[in-house]
Amino acid sequence: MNIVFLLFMVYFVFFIYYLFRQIREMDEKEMEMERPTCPKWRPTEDQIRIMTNIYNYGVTHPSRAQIFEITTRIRAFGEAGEYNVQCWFSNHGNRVRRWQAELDPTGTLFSLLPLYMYGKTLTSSLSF
Amino acid sequence: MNIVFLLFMVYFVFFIYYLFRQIREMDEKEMEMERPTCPKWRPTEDQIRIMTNIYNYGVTHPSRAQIFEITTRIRAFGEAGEYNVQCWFSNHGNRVRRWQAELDPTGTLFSLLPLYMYGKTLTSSLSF
DNA sequence: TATCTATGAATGAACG
DNA sequence: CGTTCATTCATAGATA
Repeated sequence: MNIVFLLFMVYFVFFIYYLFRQIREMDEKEMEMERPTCPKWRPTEDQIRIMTNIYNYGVTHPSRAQIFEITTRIRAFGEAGEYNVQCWFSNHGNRVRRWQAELDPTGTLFSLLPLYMYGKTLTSSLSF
Repeated sequence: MNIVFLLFMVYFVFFIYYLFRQIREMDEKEMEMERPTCPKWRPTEDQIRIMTNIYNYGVTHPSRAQIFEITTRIRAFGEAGEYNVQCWFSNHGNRVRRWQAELDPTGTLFSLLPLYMYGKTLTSSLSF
C-alpha cells in the first residue's frame, strides 16, 4: 500500500511538473507575441477596425475633441495616445487618397464606392 | 486493486500529457495559417540595374511623374507597378543610408563617392 | 528539412 | 497635406 501510494505520488509530481512546464512555455510564447520593446505604436486589430469604420463613415479629419473621444474609446483594446490616433488618420487619409489617385489618375471613373475598397493592389486593379 | 489503480494513474498521466501536447501543436498550426499567399514583385536584374543607375545619378527620390516614367521604361524587362518602383526606391534609399551610417557613424569621413560603393562590408572598408 | 538572409511591402512618425 | 524617414512584417530563395 505504501509503495503504491509512493509511486503514485512520484507520477503525480512529474505530471504537475509537466503541466507547469507546458503552461510556462505557452506563456513565454504569448509574451513574445506582445512585442516587448516596441518604439512605435502598434494598433490592435480592433482598434484599426474601429478607426476604419469611423473613417469610412465620413469622419476623415476628426477634430481635436473627436480625436480625444476616439482615443479614450479604443483604449478599451489597448494603449493609445491622441497623437497616435491623429497620425493614423493622417496616414490613412493620405494613403487612401493616394490609392484613389493611382487607381483613377484621370478622375473619370465613376464609382459609388471609393475605388480602393475594391482592393488596393495596383496591378490587379488596373484592369478596371 | 492498488496495482490497478496505479497503472490507471500512469496511463491517465500520459493521456493528459498527450492531450496537452496535441492542443499546443494545433495552436501552433493555427498561428501559421495566415494569408492565402500574396506574391511579391520580383524585379529582374535589368530592372534593378536601371533603377540603381538612376539612383546613383542622384535621383534618390523620384517624383510621381518620374516614377511613372521609370515604371513604363522598366516594363520592357518585365511587369512592374508604380507602387513597386516607389517601394524599391524607398527601400534602397533606406538601406544605402543605413550602410553609410554603419561605415561612417560620425559622418566625418570624406569621400567623393558614397562609402558603400567600395563595398558594404564593415570590416573590409574600415581600412581606409 | 529547418534556419538564415535579402528584400518587397506596410506603416507609424516626423518634417516643411 | 504631401513627402520623407525609420522600423517592422512577411516571404522567397539561399544555405546548411
